[in-house]
Parts: sequence; C-alpha cells; structure tokens
Amino acid sequence: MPTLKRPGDPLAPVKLAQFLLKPKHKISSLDDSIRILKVAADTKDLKLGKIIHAQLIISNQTSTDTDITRTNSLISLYVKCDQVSIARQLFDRMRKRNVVSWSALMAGYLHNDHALEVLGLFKSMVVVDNICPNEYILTTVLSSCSDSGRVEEGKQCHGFVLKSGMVFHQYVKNALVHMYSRCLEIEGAMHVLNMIPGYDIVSYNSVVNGLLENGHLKEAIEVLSMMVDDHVTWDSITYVTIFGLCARLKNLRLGLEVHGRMLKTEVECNAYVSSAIIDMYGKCGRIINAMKMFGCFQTRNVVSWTTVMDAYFQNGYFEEALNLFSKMRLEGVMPNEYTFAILLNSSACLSALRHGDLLHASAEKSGLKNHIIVGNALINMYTKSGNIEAANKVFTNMIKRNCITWNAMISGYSHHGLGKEALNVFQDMLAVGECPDHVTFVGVLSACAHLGLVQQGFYYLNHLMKQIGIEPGVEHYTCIVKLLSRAGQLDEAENYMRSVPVKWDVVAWRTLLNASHVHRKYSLGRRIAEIVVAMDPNDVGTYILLSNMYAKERRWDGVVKMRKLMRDRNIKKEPGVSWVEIRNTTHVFISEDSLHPESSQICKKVGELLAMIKPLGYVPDIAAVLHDVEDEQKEDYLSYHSEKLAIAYSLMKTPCEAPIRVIKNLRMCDDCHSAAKLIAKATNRMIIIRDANRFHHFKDGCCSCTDYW
DNA sequence: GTAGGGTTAG
Repeated sequence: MPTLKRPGDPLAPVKLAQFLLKPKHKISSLDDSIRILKVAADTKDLKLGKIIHAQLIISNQTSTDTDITRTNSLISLYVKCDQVSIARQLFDRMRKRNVVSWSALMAGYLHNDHALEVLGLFKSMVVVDNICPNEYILTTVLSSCSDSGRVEEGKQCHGFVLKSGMVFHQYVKNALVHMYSRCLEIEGAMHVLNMIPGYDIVSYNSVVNGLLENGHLKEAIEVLSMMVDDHVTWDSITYVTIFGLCARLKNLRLGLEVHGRMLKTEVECNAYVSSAIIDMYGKCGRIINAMKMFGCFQTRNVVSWTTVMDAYFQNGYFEEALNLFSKMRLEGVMPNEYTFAILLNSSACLSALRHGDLLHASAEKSGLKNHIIVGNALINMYTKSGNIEAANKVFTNMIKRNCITWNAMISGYSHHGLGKEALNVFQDMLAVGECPDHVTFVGVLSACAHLGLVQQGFYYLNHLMKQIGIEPGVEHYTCIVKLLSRAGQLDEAENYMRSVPVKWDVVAWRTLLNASHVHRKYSLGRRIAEIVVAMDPNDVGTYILLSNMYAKERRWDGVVKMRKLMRDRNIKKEPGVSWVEIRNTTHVFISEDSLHPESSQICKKVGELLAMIKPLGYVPDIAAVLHDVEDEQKEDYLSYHSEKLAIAYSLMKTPCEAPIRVIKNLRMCDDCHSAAKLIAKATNRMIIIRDANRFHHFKDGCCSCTDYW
C-alpha cells in the first residue's frame, strides 16, 4: 500500500478512504479491513477507523467467527483512540466473545486510569464466560494491580502464574516484578527477578523505578550497581531513570558522567531521553546546558518544551520561561496541563497579574483548566499576584482538589494576613477528609500566629500533628517562635529557641529579630542580630534593621558603626524598587530617582497626598533616614520611597473603585506603612502591597498585618 | 485482533 498519509494533512484519512473504495482496492477480504483497522489504531487515526467501521456495517457480513475478530479489531481501535465507552458498547453487543475481546477491552480500561474496572472484568471473564486467562490477560491484570495498588489481588495472580507456568513468559514476569516494585515489596520483586535465569532490562528498570518512586534512593543506587556488576546493558529507559535520579540528587557530576557514557553507546535519544537530560541540567542549575540540549534535539514535543520552560523557571528566569510559550505555539505544539502550571508559576513569581489572567483565559480555552495542577497553579498565581478573591473563586469552582490545593489556599490566606479565613479552610479540609501534610501545618500555624491564638497553635503542634503522624520540623517550630513573638511573649520565644533541641536556621533567628524590632525591644534585638549576622554575614536586611533600631534609640554612633561595617564588608543596600501593572504596562519606580517620564507630576502628587494625611496623624519617620542631612530634607527623602511613588501614580491613572496593587522588592519601611494606611483612608481606596515577606491590605486606615511584619 | 518498564507540576 502506498504511503498516503502525510503528517499534518487533515484530508489524509478521506483520501485514503477514497483510494480504498476504488474497485480494485475495495475491502473484500477479512484481512484487508483488519489490517487497515490496525493501521488506524496504531496511528490513532479515529477518522480512518470510523470510515472502515462504516464500511463494515454497510457490507454486513455475518459469520460469527469473522465477526468476533473484526469486532475485536474495532474494540482495539476505539480503545487506542481513547473512546473506551464506544469500545464497551461494541463489547456488550457481541453475541460471542473470545479471550482477545476481553483483553482488548481490559487494556482500554487500564490505559484510561480505570484499573479497578479491569479487575472486575477479570472476575466476570472467569466466572461468567468461563474463559481461561492467557498471558495477555495476566499481563494486563497485573498492571492493573500495580496501578491501583492491589497487592493482594496481585499475589493471587502470582499463584496462578506459577501454577500455569506463565511465570516463564517474559511479559508476565515483567508485569509481576513491576507490580511488586510499585507496591514497594522489593523482596518479592527481587525474588521473581532472580528466579528465572538470565536478566531482563525491563524488570531491572521496574525495580529501580519502584524504589525511586518511593524515595528509596540508596537502594535504587544499589540495584544500579548490581546491574553494572551483572553487565546488564542499559537501555533508553534506564537512562531516563538515571537522569531523573541525578536531577533529584542535583548531582551535576554524576549527570555529566552518565550523559558522557550515553553518548558512547547506541542508545536512541528519543523525546523521553532528551526531556530527562534537559530536566537534569535544569535541576542541577545548568540552564545553559539545558538550553543547548533543547536546541540540538530533533525530537521536541510538548514535554521537552515544558521541561525547558521549567528549567528556566527553576533557575529564576521567569520572563524567559513565559517567552518560550509563544515560540512553542509558533512551532505548532499544543500546551498541556504541566505547561500551564509552569507558566502560571512563572507569572506568579513576577506577580504579573495581567499575564496570569491571560494564561487563565488560555487554559480555559484549551480545556485544561479542570486539571488539578492547573487549578493549584491558578490559586498560587492569584495569591502571589495579590488577588486573593480570584484565588478563592478558582478554589471554590474546582471539581477535584488534592492536599496541595488546600495548602495553596490556606497558605495564600496566611500570607495575606487573613488568619480567620485560613483556619476556616483548614476546618473544611478536615471535614471533607483530606489529610493535611507538613506544608498544611506551616500555613495553619502561621494563621494562628496572625490571630494571636497561642494555645490553639500549641495544640496543633503537640497534639493534632502527632495524631496525624507528622513529625514537626524547624519550619513548624519557627511558626511557634512567630506565634509567641506576635503575642508579645518575646522572652518566652527566646527561651523556646534555647530549649527546643532543633537545628535553628537563620530564618528562625530572623523571626525573633523582627519581633524585637516591632516590639521595640532593642537590646534583645541587637543581641539576636549578632547571631543572625554570624549565620548570614551578607544579609543586607539585618544591617538595615539594626541601623533602624539604633536610629530609633537615637544612638547615632551605632548607626555610623553599622554603615562602616557594611562598607567594610562591601555590602550594598539594594535600592528599593516597586512596580505596578496599569492596563498592559508595568511601571517601575526606584527610590530616590526620577527616571519615570511623568516624574515631576508624580512627586507633586506624593506631596499632595502627604499633606492630605498629615491632619489624619501622619508624622514622617525621619529617624529612619540614614543620611547626614537636615530634618526637612529627610522628609523629602522619605517621600521619594518607591512604594509612595507607585501608590501616587496608580491613584493618578486608575479609576477610583479599582484596588491598587504594588509589588516591592524589599521589606516595607515603617514610614511608608503608616502613610499607606492613611492614604487608603483619605482616598477611600484598597491598597495591596506585596513586600519581600508578605502582603499588606490597606483599607480604612488599617493594615491586614495589624502593624506586625 | 489483545500484553511489560520511562519525561514535565505543586
């Protein structure tokens, strides 16, 4: 048969059908129709398959035996084209079925994530139709046991496989090894593997993957070295697995070695292998290698595109990740749910609300928005972009949720200082029977800290977590430090840190440092700052905080000392940068500079706003200004802080009912914080600022952080 | 005519 189907030609099936319908090529024999149906099934060409199906109905040849084989071919066609319900209808209408009919349908359910349906069919086949299962059936049934984690049924199959002698059949044996590996019965897997002389790479791959999937990296490496000892030749799947292992370990050296070894062999570098290599380089921080590999691979599909986007994302190149999307579309590659998840996360890291909105619409158009990972990424994007209401809307409308969905919403509310809402979501999570994990409790304990619920926080840590079986980590203990600190119990917080035997990290100490600053416990603060500086000598934030504390005590010697220390250690203060999205443009404001084209109008507006809020109680925090200048000038410096410029510009350019969303690179300063509260009140606007640590919702003269950040 | 191991997310 000549090659008729050119890739990408939508008329190809029609042309082929026309060709087949010409007299001399008319489907006359059984062989012809079955052969073409197989081609249609293998190429997933549903249109072609349906044409043949129609032909068969018209020609209506009814001998039962040929009917069975043809219907089996049709079942296989619909199954491979993901039309299991059509396949089931055909199956149900058959007057007589044979073992192939059953196995074709079972394979369909297996590959469409209905493993349990396969086990049900298996029972009916044996009990109702009294058919003896063959090696095809057992391979499929064992795979279904793997997918659904039904070890008991799998073991029963093992017994039957031993009795029938099918254990010597390679596919059956592999399915058995895979079943034990997936269900983490490694001894069972190794037993079957070693029982039969000679090795099989498929079984070895199953064992290694089973171990890796369950986090047993050490044992996986042991099996790999066993393979080296036994001179088992690695195939492309082994390489995919090992690159995955290197990626997880972030072990570049091993990755390079394996890549080098692969290049010396004849192993085919298909889309799976190339994606695994890109992923390995991306996760090991080698974005340049990842890009190079992506550029030179011929086999690019949606996964390799998505993997390279993820490599950019993982290494902090969010804009580059987003830019790849249009390039991918230009090559005619359709995104999948993973693509959207990564793009939305990139957009989240830029707080690019507008871009995120467009991606949301795009995901909806592609019919992918109902995937859990897309929903989760949407919640993450909206919370990080400052639109918590939109996040909640996505959350409420999700058809299916998992633990990560709940976590995203709980920690989202917590980051926005909405502790009550976070705890409500947590209660709902428990009510629907979703099991919390260690991430959930970080969000929950943070919420307790916001609300000052000391006892409740301790209850969650000491009882609920224990009850669920989650070992608290340093991140949870840090939440307790925050909890005590926020409640003003600073001495208790410090004692807690000194008495709990956990390896406290710099984050924990900085929590206590922040607390000392907020509660104006400056001598404690200076003591803690020493610890923080010792742990992280390059953290600018600590030096600034320490300077601030000295300044508030009017201890200018301390301020001078800090500035000298920063100079000596060559630590430069990152300039404050704020940005806002207005319609399609992002406007960037840098403290104390006048690069914006409308700079003078903006400064004028800031002046007006500050004059407007002075009668409401605004007092410029001139003590915080480090410059050696007169007090009036210090007031000027404060008014050029980037977030004030951004707020003023937004007020000039947006309609009066729209909320103002500002993103800032550093922690907000005290002065801007009190100014923002009063500007929100005076102008009757909602102002949402995302700083380096959290969200601040300013409304009616108050902030959601209750002045604690 | 039916069957086995693999890549991307939070």
